[in-house]
Amino acid sequence: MTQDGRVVRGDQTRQRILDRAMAIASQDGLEGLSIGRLATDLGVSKSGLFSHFGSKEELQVAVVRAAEEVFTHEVVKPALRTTPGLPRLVELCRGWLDYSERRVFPGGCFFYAAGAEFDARPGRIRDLLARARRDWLRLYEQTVRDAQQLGQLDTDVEPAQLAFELDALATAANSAALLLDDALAYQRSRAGIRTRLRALATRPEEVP
Amino acid sequence: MTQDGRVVRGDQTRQRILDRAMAIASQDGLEGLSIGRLATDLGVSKSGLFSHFGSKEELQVAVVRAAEEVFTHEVVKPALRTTPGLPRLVELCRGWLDYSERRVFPGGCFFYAAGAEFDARPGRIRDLLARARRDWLRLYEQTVRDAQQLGQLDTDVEPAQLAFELDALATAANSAALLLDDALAYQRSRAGIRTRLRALATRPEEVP
DNA sequence: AAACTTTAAGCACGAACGTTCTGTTAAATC
DNA sequence: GATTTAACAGAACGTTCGTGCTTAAAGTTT
Repeated sequence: MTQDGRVVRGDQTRQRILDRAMAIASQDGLEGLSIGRLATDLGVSKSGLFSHFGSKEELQVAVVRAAEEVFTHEVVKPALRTTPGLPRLVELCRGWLDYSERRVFPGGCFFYAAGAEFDARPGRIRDLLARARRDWLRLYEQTVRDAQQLGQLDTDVEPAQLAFELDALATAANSAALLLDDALAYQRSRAGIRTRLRALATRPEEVP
Repeated sequence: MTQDGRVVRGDQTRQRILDRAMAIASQDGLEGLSIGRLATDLGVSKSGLFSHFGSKEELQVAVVRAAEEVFTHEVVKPALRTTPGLPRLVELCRGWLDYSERRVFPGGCFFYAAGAEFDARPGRIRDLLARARRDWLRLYEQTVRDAQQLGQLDTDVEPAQLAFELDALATAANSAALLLDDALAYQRSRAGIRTRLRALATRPEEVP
């Protein structure tokens, strides 16, 4: 869009580029994403595509931002529409696993792939991905805190600790499903999460 | 080594190449590992280096195999020297976290990085990495089974399920430490593992 | 010391990379 | 309807990629 909010032709092309770029990057990485290959895939010229972003790094930044929007739309927003506290915590886990299993991105969770790729490469991309992950963990954390204040969860456990554990179990499913073709991975993850939450819930029978 | 077991000059060069290649690959990925860059780093010619492996994929295969040897030496063997059952299970977790935290590879766990890179790219490398991960999970699994047969762990939990959970908690520490510079990540992981094992141990006070 | 094998360098290749510059076409504005 | 502007295409740049082919040096064996 332009500054005054108009939608122009270039925006559609740009979104088409980013959609394809996210798919490629989730499979082959943000570095493996090459401008020439992307242009060929979309049937446009390399220079025309390039001029939308100005540099490869700007393209990568745009792809990460676009992936954040997808993730927010697919996981965060649905969870925020549910009841705060324990139900929302359950929905965060469920929604994330579902997002990974449904292959919203063909290479599994975009941020798992990109995070592992850039976790040892200082720069803008790493900073962006780190911020995104921190935001996600903070959302877990705040939801745990809410559940504790509502008397639904044991207050002995640190919110950040439980956030870490839930994210760990979910992420591992993504990894095992992709690398090992392990069909049971998501079930294992759900089982692990259920066990942990029931151990901490004041009314365990209400954890689905 | 040659077929008859002699150690020749080329082997030292080859090992020097692989050592540097593992370090690079753990940070920049097996694809980001380029022959030209590797040769420049080591002060040798590109063609000389290349002739040791014959192709890039063969180099990548050799790097993965070399990393397996390092991992076996650093984590698996020490654990196999401890008492079978629960003590060994604890040592597998401790040893892995220590291996990640000590930065045996500068980019953290080699197999975490490479696994995430190739989990959506069919081919030899993916197959190799998948086999390595399966072996690792099976070692966890067998150790859990031993502990159960020795009456140290609750027999209600499936060995593969617990293996999945322990690996998940450990891997998440590697990820958080690298991407988020989270100094607490390893402690969180250890705490999570301890909690889970104590919940399943017949004598919880013996879980360190 | 000579013959032979192993090891590595030198050089060049075609392809793909990110990037820049110059046109051309289509839309928006006047 | 003329003019300006945004959206692309085409061709080429220099660089780096993986990969061969040829040749020199080093080590081993006779």
